[in-house]
Amino acid sequence: MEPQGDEREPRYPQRAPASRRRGVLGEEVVDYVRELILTGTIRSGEKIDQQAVSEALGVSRSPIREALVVLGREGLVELTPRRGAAVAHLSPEDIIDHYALFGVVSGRAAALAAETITEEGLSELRKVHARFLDAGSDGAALGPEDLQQLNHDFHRIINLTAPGRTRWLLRHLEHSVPSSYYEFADGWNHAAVEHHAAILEAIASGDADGARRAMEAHLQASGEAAAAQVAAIGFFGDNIRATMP
Amino acid sequence: MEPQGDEREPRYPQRAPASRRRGVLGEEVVDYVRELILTGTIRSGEKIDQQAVSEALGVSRSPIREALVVLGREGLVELTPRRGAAVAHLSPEDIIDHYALFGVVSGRAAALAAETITEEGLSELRKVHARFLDAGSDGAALGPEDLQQLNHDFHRIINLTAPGRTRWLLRHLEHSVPSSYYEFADGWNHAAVEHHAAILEAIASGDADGARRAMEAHLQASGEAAAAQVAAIGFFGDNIRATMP
DNA sequence: GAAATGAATAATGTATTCAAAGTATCTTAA
DNA sequence: TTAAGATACTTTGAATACATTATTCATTTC
Repeated sequence: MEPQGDEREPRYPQRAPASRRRGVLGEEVVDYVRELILTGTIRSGEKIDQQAVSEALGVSRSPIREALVVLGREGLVELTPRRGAAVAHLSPEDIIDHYALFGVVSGRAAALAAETITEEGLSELRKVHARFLDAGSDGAALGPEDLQQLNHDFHRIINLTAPGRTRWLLRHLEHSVPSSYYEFADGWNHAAVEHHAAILEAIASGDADGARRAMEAHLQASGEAAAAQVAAIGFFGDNIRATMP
Repeated sequence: MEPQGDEREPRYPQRAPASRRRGVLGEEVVDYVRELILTGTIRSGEKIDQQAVSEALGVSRSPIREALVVLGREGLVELTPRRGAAVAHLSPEDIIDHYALFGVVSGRAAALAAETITEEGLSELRKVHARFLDAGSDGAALGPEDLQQLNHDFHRIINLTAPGRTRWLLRHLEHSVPSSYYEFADGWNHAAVEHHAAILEAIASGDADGARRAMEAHLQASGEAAAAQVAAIGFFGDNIRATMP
């Protein structure tokens, strides 16, 4: 049937050459591999074959290596000196811990927002929150994508008040772990909106410490939800081979 | 005098090939370039010539590129797609902000330590602190290196109680900015030791929130000191050319 | 039959080459 | 003299080539 030559197992889904413009190939590879990991296509501990990825994307190994270095720094990939790259071993506890970190940093941003947010910012924040409430009360025909966008906006408005380095770290924490900011993937989330309400109120009243605590609590809950969600995908590598001798 | 052939300016200090064992060349390059940046040898905004670094270390450009990607992720280097790498523009505010982040994450670790530290850990912590007090009261002939080591130990004992991801982030925050943990570079530091005392006391009495606040205050002060220290080196690129048209 | 040794194979890390984009220099016209 | 454009040079980004280290698999030995 098939020519059984030196064909390589189609381990990784082939992807169109995308943009192919010079200088950003590495970033494209990062996104590609990150998606494979976050969606559970390749499992915890599984080795990542450079040449296979290279063939799947139709680029040479140079950008692949650079991408793996990036993912290594993000903590999604483990690099062993002469043994190559493998998907990092992340436990549910790691996910929860990661969200707790996300929480303390976001908490700092929220505290700063409580002290320094402008009237415009506050009014925008209220506007976003009102749309959440609408979506919950009268079922305003908002899909999960819309809710996620609203959620993202809510946090972004708060984070914009933080200094550059803090925003930088938040950006990295956000997408180096599964399900970041995806609290609304399954539709309207009652608990999350209540958290938002508490955060908004604390910020509006200038209660920095309250805003911090509310934000930390919010992200702690998000972390538990995220851990459960990715466990359902099979992210933690609970495949058959692992339990069979 | 010198052969004026196609010699390149000796822009970067030459360094012996170090270990030359395969697989860790990239890391060595990271350390090399990071040191150039943190010591102010190359200034904020200055371009980094891949070939020059390659020649200075006697390795090819491949590991150099990977190292620059790493430093880009650390925030010490800015990568512009077709224009190469340059030392990141870090302002004093960025340094202070970075330490504040370091503070909230270390604060989380301290809070966890207050709740979960073992008797052994606590006793070790007391031991380290006692040596600090000795060094201050009777001038126990401790050099800056010893003090820095003690300081490092103090924080390490606390951080060991934190979960893996938190330790991972602390590690990265620690050495991606100048003067981390170098509060004792100029000898015994009265304020820092007082901070340590407050942190120790809060942890010993199981006061998680107090430990968190004490640690945050400690690192905030460290950040201001670090910013002043690196400014003195000329880290922020206040060279003559920048002020001359 | 299991463990160990060694060759064959495959994959990684590094070097080198090549093409594309950027930068600088020189020329020419206003 | 200055500004604009063309040309030469430099540097980056990606591809390829090569050397070294892992891994696999067959063979041998206990």
